[in-house]
Amino acid sequence: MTGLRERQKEDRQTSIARAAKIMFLEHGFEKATIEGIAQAAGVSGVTVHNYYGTKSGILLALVAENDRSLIASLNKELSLCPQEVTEVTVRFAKTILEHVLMNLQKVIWRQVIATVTANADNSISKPYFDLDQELAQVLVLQISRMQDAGNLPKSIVPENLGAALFHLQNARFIQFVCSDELQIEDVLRRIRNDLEALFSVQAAVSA
Amino acid sequence: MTGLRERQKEDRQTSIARAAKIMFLEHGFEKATIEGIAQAAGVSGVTVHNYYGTKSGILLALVAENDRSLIASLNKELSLCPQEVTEVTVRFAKTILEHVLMNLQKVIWRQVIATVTANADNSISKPYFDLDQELAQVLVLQISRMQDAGNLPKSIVPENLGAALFHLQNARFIQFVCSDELQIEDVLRRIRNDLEALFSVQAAVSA
DNA sequence: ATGAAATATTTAGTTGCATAAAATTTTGTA
DNA sequence: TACAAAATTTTATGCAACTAAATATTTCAT
Repeated sequence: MTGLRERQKEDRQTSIARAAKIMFLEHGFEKATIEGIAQAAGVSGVTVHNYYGTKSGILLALVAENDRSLIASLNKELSLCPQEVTEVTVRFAKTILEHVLMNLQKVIWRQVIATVTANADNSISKPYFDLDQELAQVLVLQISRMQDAGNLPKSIVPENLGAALFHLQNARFIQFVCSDELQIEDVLRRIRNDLEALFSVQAAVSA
Repeated sequence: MTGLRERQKEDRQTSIARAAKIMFLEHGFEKATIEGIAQAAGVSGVTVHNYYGTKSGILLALVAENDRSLIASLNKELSLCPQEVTEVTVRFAKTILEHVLMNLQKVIWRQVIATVTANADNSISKPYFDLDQELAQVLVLQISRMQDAGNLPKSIVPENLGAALFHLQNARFIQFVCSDELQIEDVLRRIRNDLEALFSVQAAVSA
């Protein structure tokens, strides 16, 4: 049953996605039209709707494709990472930020976040939230590793610290894509500052 | 020059805003139409456009109104707060979450965040980002106070810790409005967990 | 090759945001 | 009261997302 038809279906799907990406990058999400994408992909506008449902659907499909490679990059990058929380987190953030900019512009990512937020209760957003879960899990594993290596107290619940670090990173990520000026290094510096400040609070008890 | 006309202008403005709020709450942002809002407010659709520019513009105006009272609530709530970082942060988050739900539903807040994010480079979003700045500043002041009271090490830069705590809170806030199930208490518990985990990292160095 | 099933396109239409320009009403003043 | 200025409504229009139904095409199995 894996005949010619399915292959053509895939072909059409990818050519629509490719056309959409070009249109989004060239004209921005708002100004890009489904009809234009359809024309560039050599199909009709209705066909685009049949495949992706809505304009936002096309965008999220692009992101989903992008995501598959991210987890791999992350694990590779972190496998030979210094056993220190701040460095792990910064490396984690750096990988995500670079990966993100490699595929789409900030202004497009703003649309992604907007779409996912506005449709948080819709199944269209589920893959995005699932990815967040996976990303947090990457940090959790790193934390466990550091605990095993004796670089972090065993009293810490890895899930909790992983979630906290991920959310902090995510907040800085959103801030990054929302500002045209902010550079990756700026964000990393801020994350360092965040962590340094947070990790110093402990001393309060003994002061 | 503060004549009848200006008063009527204000009247119209508020009646549009009031009608919009009702429509948004009743039918949701997407399904509410400008024409419907206009009718409920007793003006024409074009007049609504004249006053607020876009549909999103109406929404953000509602939020801006809401914001004015938030800072006041916060300072009041925190003025007699225990001098402990976690409690201050939790109280901070609690005040914001309650204030937010008092005015609009989660599903509407999702639209707010989506609009602000999608239009981050547009001046329409500026008031929202300005508010974030102000909110972070509230935390910064609290931190300074705790430092002065000897409950936090002087080595901490208040701006850094304030920003970190605010971003963490903000990430949890977004998670809150994005999930219909999450309750305020759930969020506060998570924030506590976040902070407990983060504040325990310090011990790593001495381990 | 032919017919049945799946798929895509055409055609046509609805909706709603947004804008522009002309006509009308309202307001404040002389 | 009448006039001039300001604001609103009317009227008209464009645009693009989205949907529905009929038509045409492609594919696969017989």
